[in-house]
Amino acid sequence: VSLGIVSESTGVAEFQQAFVALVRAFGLHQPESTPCGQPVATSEAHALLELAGVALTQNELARRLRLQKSTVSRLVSQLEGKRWLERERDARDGRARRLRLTDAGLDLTRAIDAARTAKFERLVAAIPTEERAAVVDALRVLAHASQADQE
Amino acid sequence: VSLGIVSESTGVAEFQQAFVALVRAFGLHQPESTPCGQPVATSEAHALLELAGVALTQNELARRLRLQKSTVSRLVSQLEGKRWLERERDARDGRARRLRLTDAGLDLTRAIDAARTAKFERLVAAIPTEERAAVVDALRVLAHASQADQE
DNA sequence: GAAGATTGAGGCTTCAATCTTC
DNA sequence: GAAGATTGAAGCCTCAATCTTC
Repeated sequence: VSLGIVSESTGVAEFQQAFVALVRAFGLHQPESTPCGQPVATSEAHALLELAGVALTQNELARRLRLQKSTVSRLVSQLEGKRWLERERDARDGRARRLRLTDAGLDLTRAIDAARTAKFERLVAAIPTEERAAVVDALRVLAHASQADQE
Repeated sequence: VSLGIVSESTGVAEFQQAFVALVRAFGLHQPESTPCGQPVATSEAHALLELAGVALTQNELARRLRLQKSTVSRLVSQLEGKRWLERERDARDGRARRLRLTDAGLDLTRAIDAARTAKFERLVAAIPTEERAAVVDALRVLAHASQADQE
């Protein structure tokens, strides 16, 4: 699908194609699809997973999820409405709200985690054994490179 | 960030972490951000790039972009409104609309392509030389595996 | 009836402005 | 004033229903 415009010097074109294909193959434009057959939106699932161990503040959650404060605010309101977490005022800093999963929330999180793991297991199974380590390494390298480019 | 819930048998956990980190690092939740400093939304850019060589139908464009027909319909309306493409009735099949870039659309597409290439060049530059081939391979393997899993 | 395309309703996210608390 | 959080406006996407053309 080359335009004949790109300078093909460094193999960048191949990289682009591979990356775009990946994004589309994973359907990374459709954030609403439930990630693994569970009754939650993708961002809800990520939030729950992130809150499983620790009672983060909204700000901290936003940073980890790389979402806007406003998005997280609404997201958390939903989760609270479903009784999956509780919002507590931080004792030391009245501005912050600390997020703590309820028992129901933790149960759901475990189910999501299991489903996600199952999905990734299928995915891993579809990758030739000898290439798996290389793929994981590549993902890490890429994530790091992207991070570096944004600063 | 392990929950202590996951069975760590096959290295799936590492894979999950690496993948999630990648998605977040690239900000793949925010489809509206202009991809490379150009005045177009991400999906608009992808559509233009896809239409650079061929006059696809909307259905075919939707398939390539892995978007819904309805999304593409609205997307194309916008691009038409900006005079970047024209919608023509297909001569052989009156149901289909064939999409053809205007001169302005092609100019813009070239600019987007250049900007995107520049961005990927920076990204590639941030990857150690000896790992680049492995990374591209890994992306391809992953995309293929994801594709296979959805069927 | 089948297939291409369009329209209406609803969800998720961003940006900007605002409120609260330090 | 700075930082955590919230609210309002707008954009992109999906799903479902509908219109048009084969």
